Amino acid sequence: MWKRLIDIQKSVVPDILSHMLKRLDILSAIEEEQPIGRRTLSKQLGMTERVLRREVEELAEMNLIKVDAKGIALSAGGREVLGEVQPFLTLIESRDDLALQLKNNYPLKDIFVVRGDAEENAFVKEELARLMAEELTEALSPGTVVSVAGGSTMALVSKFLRPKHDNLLFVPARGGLGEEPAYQSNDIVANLAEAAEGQHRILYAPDSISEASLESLKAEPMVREIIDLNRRSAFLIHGIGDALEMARRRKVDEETLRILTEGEAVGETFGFYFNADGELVHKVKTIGLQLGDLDKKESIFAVAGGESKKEAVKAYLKLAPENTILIIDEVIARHLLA
Amino acid sequence: MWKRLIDIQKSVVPDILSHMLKRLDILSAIEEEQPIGRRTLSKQLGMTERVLRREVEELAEMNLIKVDAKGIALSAGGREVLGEVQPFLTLIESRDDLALQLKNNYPLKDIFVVRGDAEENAFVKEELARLMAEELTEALSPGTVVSVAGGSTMALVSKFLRPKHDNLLFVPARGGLGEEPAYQSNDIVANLAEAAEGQHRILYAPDSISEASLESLKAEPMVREIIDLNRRSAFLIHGIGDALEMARRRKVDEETLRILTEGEAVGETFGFYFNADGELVHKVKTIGLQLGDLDKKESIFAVAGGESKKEAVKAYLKLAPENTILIIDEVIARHLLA
DNA sequence: CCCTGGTGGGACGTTAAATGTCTCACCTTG
DNA sequence: CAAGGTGAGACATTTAACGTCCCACCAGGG
Repeated sequence: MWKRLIDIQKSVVPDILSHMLKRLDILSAIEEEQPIGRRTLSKQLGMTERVLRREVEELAEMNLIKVDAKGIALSAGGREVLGEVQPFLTLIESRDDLALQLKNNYPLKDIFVVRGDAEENAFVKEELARLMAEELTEALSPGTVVSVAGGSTMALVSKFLRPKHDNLLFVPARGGLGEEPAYQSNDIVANLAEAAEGQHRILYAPDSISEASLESLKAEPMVREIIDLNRRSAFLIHGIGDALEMARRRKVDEETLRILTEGEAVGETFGFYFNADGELVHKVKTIGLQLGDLDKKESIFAVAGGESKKEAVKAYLKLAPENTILIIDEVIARHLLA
Repeated sequence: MWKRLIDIQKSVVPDILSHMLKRLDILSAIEEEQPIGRRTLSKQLGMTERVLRREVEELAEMNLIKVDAKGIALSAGGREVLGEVQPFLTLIESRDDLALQLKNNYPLKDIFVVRGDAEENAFVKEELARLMAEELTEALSPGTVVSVAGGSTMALVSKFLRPKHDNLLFVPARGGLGEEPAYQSNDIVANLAEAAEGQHRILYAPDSISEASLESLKAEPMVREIIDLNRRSAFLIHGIGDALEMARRRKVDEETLRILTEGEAVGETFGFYFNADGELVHKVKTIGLQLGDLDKKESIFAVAGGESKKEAVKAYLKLAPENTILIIDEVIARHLLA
């Protein structure tokens, strides 16, 4: 809903939003080294003195800055605005420039970069989920099967999904991974299906079972169906997590933890742990989608945001197939470009 | 929260809103009699042809309108924008012009007019509640006692109230009026107190009891306290309702209904039913604030919105004391000026 | 104590944009 | 087919924006 107002403004008065961003840039430049002079500031921002001067005059008139012999400084109002506007910036402007740079370095199907830090600002995380919902809807057609992995960001996607196609089917990509219920793919597919007015399947597979009973489970018709659906599905949507963080959340046993540590695992996605070179370090013993199935998908939507996941995403890109559509926040994008 | 983005925009790029509203005006003018020519339209909107022409050219460039030999017409995108923007208009622009006109006709302390129709658009009702919360906060000081009446709009006020003063005390203006629980003042004072991090009192008085037990109830210390508090309180906040609608919601008995109908009651506020001349037709037998106490208050915040309440508000203004602060929507404002 | 490098504000000619006004060819509708 | 309304073009004029100076001022350091 928030996004809607901004979209309307974008379509009715597009230039003014950019004007707003320009002024906010000026304000934050002032904030950094106040008091600062007009000329020094203009050079720093790459605009001519006269043009900046006009902006400064107007900003002063609205009491966002105060300008005296010492130079230009933020007023109380200016500080307040600058502090409060941050969450909204995410919604107003995505970092398409960063996305473009990334596309030159990584041969992926598409890349989206959301402004901000998903761990600092809840809006950013929601925007990541919103974008995934939007792009997924774009790609879907009636009757499509979508494999769905778990995770905290994935759990938000259903909030932004709308029914636009008939007979969609959401299936959990893999069995239980020890995650807490709300972030389990079983829960998430149910919510997605409700939001999209589609169908879903549940995969009843306990967290950790013996090799033997795993095999017998695979023979069950209901389980078979899900394995088949995952093999056939046109899309996969999933998040990317930090390896040790995920291991902690899933309360893995000592032995596994040792494997992860010794294997220098940095990232995890739907049960697969990998190191900085994108090599598999460990996989959770459960049923469902395998890494080898990824190439056959039409698109794979991968989402991640926040400082703590930057190494994970960098490593993930070493194993990501070319049909991947990557949705990340600014923090991660910068790290990938560094 | 919605309001916050708009407030920021107002302070950073004040023109954005006026320009946006101007273009929306143009769009809705087009919608009314499309296809329409530039010159005809310019006369209708009171702007010169050239100025309108510029706007039209830009609107066409963004595909909000399509312009051909037949004239100017809305495009699909234009219709969509116009349909979706309506809820936001309420937040962007209050009808201060109408408020000003009203102030000339009614000798009240202050009047606020929110754009739109509270019965058509939920945002309008929320904005009414938000305004009341804002204006009340403005007026409060530490330790203030506030009398609170019930109602559906009043129930929303707590959503927008923030703790800004210490030791506030919210008391129910009158006893139970037969309203459903969520709209009872007992419930509302509790929510308000929680939102403002203040105290509240509950008034345990059954809906309809005999005259005798009412008298004995008044002697109870806890009840006494509330009667005293209501007499002493600096502020009263309440809604205004349509008489028969309120009677229906409260499931009053046949006898009362007869009194209301024969007395031609049109409005109701905290248990008092009045006719079009502002004369008392009936009052609910319960404990608490009396009409005579109103003059002593510092301010009385009265809120109402929606077509069905317009007669009630008009009548209410005949009995409203001069320390009333009226918060209404556009529909009611227009009716008061008609 | 004065000099230097920064500050804001004033000024002004130049350039670009916005505006008011009129004309023309065209289409539609009665 | 004629009349009235349509968009588009044109152009002189006004208005705003701009680039580029200069000036008085002030603070800090030699």
